[in-house]
Amino acid sequence: MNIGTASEKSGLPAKTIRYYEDIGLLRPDRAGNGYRDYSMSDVHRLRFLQRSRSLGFSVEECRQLLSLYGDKERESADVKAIAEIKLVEIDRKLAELTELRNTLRHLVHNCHGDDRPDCPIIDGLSGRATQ
Amino acid sequence: MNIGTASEKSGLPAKTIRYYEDIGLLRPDRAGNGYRDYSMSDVHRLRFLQRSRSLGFSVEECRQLLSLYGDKERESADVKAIAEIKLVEIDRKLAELTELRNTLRHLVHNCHGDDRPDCPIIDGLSGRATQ
DNA sequence: CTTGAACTTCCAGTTACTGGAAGCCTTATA
DNA sequence: TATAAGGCTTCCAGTAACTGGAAGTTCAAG
Repeated sequence: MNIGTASEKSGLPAKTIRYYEDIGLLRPDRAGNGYRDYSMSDVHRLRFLQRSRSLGFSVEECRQLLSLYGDKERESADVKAIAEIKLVEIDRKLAELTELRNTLRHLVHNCHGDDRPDCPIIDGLSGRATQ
Repeated sequence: MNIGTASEKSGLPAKTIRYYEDIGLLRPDRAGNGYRDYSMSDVHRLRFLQRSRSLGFSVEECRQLLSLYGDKERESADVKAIAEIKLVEIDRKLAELTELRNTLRHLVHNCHGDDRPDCPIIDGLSGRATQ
């Protein structure tokens, strides 16, 4: 499929898809006319990139995560080690997101919407400070 | 407190803290010697910035979120509207993170660590493709 | 009183895109 | 079949959000 279709299916702009190719995150085929030709597997990689980038992982982290299933040379022990490190990070992100959501929920539900609310939400928004 | 302490407490590099000041995300006092002087409230803002940036929100989104409790002029109805939009986004991020975690968990627990695993995890890593 | 760490500003470099120009390819309509 | 619109190509420049380093000031310890 052409880059436009891959863009739709992955949720990434065509520009970004070309950029990801430049930096070696995928290598789509080329059709006879010089157009890039994306497989469903390429689209899977792109969707994965879209998600993990939007969740705050760097491109290099995404490259590592992609290698978890893409790199046939890599030992499974390595895969496991990388995955475990990322799991800790993901759990932290999950906790933080959950807290942020609770704070905003509080703001939306408890503060009436007709006047300036006066809730002690700063702690929630900023996380309990270490001191 | 000095920028070094604020950096420790917020988890942000001093460089980044100065940058956030440059773009108007906070305005710490200045001590007599010209050093920046951060209050606990500044640290709260910084911690909040650290978290929300690491969760994939842009600086401009962070600015909006900060305005939820920082801008006394803003109508509460506005606050509520912004918070509700962000809530939807946060819920989506939560779902995606949870899926990513499950996939990695599967990888870690089911794929023994001594040989190349052969699990059909591509769907999980990339999210069920729309087609 | 000096030495080193932490602070200041300023400017340049990096990462991860993003926009725009110039031109080729494809498809729909006259 | 012509032609116009739209999608594709490469390339180069610009932006967002930092990040590193130089050059100088201030502070705290010895």
